[in-house]
Amino acid sequence: MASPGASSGDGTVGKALDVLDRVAAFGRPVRFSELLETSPFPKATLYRFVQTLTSQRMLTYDPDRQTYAPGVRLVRLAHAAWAQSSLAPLARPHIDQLSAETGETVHLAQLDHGQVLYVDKRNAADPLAMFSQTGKVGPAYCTGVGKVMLAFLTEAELEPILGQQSFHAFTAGTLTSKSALRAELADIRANGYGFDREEHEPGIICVAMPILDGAGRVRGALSVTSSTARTNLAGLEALVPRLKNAARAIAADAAGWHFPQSVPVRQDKGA
Amino acid sequence: MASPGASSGDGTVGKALDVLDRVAAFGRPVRFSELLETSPFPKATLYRFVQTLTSQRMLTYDPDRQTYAPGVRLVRLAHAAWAQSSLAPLARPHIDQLSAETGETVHLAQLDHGQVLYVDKRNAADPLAMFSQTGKVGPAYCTGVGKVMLAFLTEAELEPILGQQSFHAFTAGTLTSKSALRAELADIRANGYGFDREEHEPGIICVAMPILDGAGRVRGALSVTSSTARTNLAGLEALVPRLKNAARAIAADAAGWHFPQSVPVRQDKGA
DNA sequence: CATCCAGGTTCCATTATTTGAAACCTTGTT
DNA sequence: AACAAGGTTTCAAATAATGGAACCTGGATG
Repeated sequence: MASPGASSGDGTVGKALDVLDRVAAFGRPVRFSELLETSPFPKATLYRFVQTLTSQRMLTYDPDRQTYAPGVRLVRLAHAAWAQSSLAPLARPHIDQLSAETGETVHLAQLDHGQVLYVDKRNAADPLAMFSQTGKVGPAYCTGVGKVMLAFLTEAELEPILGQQSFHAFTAGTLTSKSALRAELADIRANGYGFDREEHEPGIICVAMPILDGAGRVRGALSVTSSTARTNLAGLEALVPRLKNAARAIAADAAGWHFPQSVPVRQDKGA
Repeated sequence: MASPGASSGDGTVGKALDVLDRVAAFGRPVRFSELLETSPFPKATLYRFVQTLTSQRMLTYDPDRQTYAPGVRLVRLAHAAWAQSSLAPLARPHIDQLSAETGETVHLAQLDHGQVLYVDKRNAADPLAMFSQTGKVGPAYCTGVGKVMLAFLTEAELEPILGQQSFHAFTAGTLTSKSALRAELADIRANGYGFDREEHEPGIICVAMPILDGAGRVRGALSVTSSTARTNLAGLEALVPRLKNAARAIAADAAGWHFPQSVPVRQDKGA
């Protein structure tokens, strides 16, 4: 149930960003009235937020249809976020290699707000498709990357996140309770890696490996995805050594390269 | 001179977003004190903004280095923005085709805050490379896509944007004054398309075509980029018919497809 | 070892902004 | 012509933002 009302918090800014999230969650341009129905804010208040966000280009307004949608300013900011605080730029060569070696789809994910956020993807077959995937979110409790990241959190980090999971049964194999998930997480912790056994989508399986920093903290996760038509869990398990290498290499790169000095922010390559 | 101090405006939310922009503009993790130096806000105020933004995951804080960077929540929001309010998803097939036909790099750009924002890119040679490019911004006055978009703005829209241009001379060919640019824009308006004659980078040339909606309003621009080593302006001009077709097709698709009804926002494909 | 210092964090009375119920437009409908 | 629905504006009360100054804290300095 794509949780609509969630947190707010931090004063005016928090509320405004909450509105932004709500608009984004619609997945399509929204009318003011639709937003009003699903928001906890009174008409006038919501109206002002939407005005402010639009004037800030965080939302765009289509005067014809009278609808709001997330604005392109976000794309610009996201580029900076992706380049600076995601593992994607650093991980890129390793992911390329992994994808080439395995001939399968490789995902790089991070945890955001208790959900899986895909920050990069390499598809051996169809090398295009990108932003279209990057930025997507998915459930943590029933994906390979999600589970391995949860498995290596501290109890203090884990508990609130478990509370947020919907435990919707996407397939027959989906783990649908906190306790079942906890047991699975213990297994993963013991092995060092985990699987998705058609828990999110029938026929889709994967092996996933956490990316841990020197202190053992979760930075992200890597997975190789395939289908039951092409292979099985044992086949995927054979890829574990390669995955482990890649994860370690990414972690090492991330630890070492703590940004050079101040590169003068020059825009490049025009057209 | 990557203009640091720009607009603010709209109350608290505007100021907070201004801070966000400043962090993003650094292009690397920033210390609080660095931010303080370049911000118009007093210490305590800036401090609270940064706290709020961090708690909202619009910024991430690295406790080791004591630095802030744009947060991954932006990546998530940007996905929605890109999918909904950019031309990219619709334009994708046309861009693919154009790239395949010409064997050259194709850019899709939109205007954001007086700058060129690249929302998609197709590189015939190196089919990867994506988010790494998508979201990048560039100057409007010395790029093909920038100039064709400016050319079809109304005077009321154009004037303030011209005021924002830095007119930095990237190359010998760069137009470095408002009047020179205005003359060029008139030419472009007359032809219906424009060139980048090594104005931004030596050896790099392109043809660009605006994407105009039914009312003649600028929605974005398309360009085919090459190098003087491979071709010349005449060679690029030969591609104009194809470009025009693509631009028209994109505009038509954009006009027609005004989003279906409410698609239930289900997350997909796990891993 | 005491001192200083820069960078970071917290306080709190003052001030400005946000709030939201209600009134009011405006456009399309019966 | 009267009515509605959706959108916009008003304004006094309530709330949150402001920022100068005091205060930590860990690392350099004499």
